[in-house]
Amino acid sequence: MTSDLDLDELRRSCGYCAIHDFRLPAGLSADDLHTLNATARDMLPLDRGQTLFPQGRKFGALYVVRAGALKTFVEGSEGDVQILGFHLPGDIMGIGGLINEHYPCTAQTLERSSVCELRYAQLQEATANLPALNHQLMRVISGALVDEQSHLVLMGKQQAQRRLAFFIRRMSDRYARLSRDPLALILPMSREDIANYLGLALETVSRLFGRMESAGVLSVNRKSVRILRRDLLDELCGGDIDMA
Amino acid sequence: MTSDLDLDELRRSCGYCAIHDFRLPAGLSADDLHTLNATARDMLPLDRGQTLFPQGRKFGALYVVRAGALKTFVEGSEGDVQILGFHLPGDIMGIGGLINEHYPCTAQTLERSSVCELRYAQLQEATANLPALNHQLMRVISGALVDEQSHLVLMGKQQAQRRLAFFIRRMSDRYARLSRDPLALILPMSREDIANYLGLALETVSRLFGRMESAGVLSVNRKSVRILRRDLLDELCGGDIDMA
DNA sequence: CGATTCTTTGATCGCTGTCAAACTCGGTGG
DNA sequence: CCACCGAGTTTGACAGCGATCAAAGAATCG
Repeated sequence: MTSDLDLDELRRSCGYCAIHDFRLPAGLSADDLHTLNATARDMLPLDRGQTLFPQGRKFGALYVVRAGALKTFVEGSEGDVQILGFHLPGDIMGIGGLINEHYPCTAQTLERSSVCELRYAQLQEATANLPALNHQLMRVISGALVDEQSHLVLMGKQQAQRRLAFFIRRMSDRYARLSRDPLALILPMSREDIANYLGLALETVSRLFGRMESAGVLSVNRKSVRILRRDLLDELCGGDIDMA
Repeated sequence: MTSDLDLDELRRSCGYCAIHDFRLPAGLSADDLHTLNATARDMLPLDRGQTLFPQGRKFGALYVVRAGALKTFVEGSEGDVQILGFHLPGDIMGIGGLINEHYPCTAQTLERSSVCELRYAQLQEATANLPALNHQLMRVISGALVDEQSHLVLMGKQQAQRRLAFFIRRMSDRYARLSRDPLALILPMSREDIANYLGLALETVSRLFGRMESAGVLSVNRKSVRILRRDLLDELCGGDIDMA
């Protein structure tokens, strides 16, 4: 990445980056963006199934998804896996590594993806001089925490259908923020991944997709999911815990 | 709290505070602690069942448990509840409020408790001058994130017994860090709270306690849980995802 | 001591996990 | 171009775990 990128280009390419966080009025100044940009480093695109960082590796950087999609998961000693999250463009990964110097989870691509690397040493240096950036970073981390809580709410619902409905709605909302069509989802993850994420069996997920299609809520074809009746979807979510 | 508290007293009373985080070599200097102390404000003890801050209230401060125990939970429009965490002395609460200016969850005491209030405005001021404190705060937040992930791993386990076993072991570990007896737990939360936290029915939790007692793993009497066979408990946890 | 809350225990049923097999799609090579 | 293959997905059958309903027992508090 050339260091003298003009600001408009920077805004475009990083428009919905978690750090920039365009949703908020308390954004960063032009100078701030330049400084931040200097710490960021683009990485070569990763093919599907490649590992960005493995659980246990020494912590060194945060990563922001630029394009594509990744999943993060923890792996137990007996090959037991729990998916923690799916990460779309603008999402930040690796925050858990701050606490104990090692990444507590693995990050792996679900499709060909490119990410932006924020070396922590440089980031720390930058934040020391930029209170606004520091505050922003804090908020981004807080946002990651709230996302996790939203995941917990999903898992807490005892009916499988509610979990899946809730999941789809959340994906729809995330798509909307990315200026994608919130009613025509292309899910980058497999049924098995969805099932694991929701704490269900993959057959159950497949069946539920079928059931929701029969009910006229969705139109499902492999990875393509079209929301036909948003109102019915909301209904399936039931007692709605409205997270941020 | 007098502002010229001597340092030893401060260390003692805040010995296992999340901010101080004595576990780490990269601690704060004496001056740093004094500055931090100036931002902290003790609050009157709260009785059992009282709300420290409700979901939706404007964000203003972080809170650290000094004594007692609290739970945090989100509440849906239909009274649907999901408990996010149980907070013991040294734990920090309210971080989720950073992202959107409002607390995303309610914090309520499980027993008579006292907390320490860290006004965010003052904290921000303090961090601007203290890079070490800033780093420390970042790590604390990261730690909260990892804790949430650990909760997710719990909920992902499909067998109820594993969830409860895992929960008990985690409580035991937390007790150990607080220099309490890790084999003689006094659980401050109700069966219903435990069940909700684990995504189970309260009757199931009660039955599982009974089953684990019959198996000779535990000795259970209401809120008092004694771990008789830690090895068997570990066995019940099964495919172990060892989080930090 | 009565009232309330929390916990335990029992009985039943349905959801969902598990095992199993068929099917679709994409890719590879003959 | 087609046959083959493997991964991923769908669908079916079945049983078991755990949710739900119900009621009794234990602890706390006024």
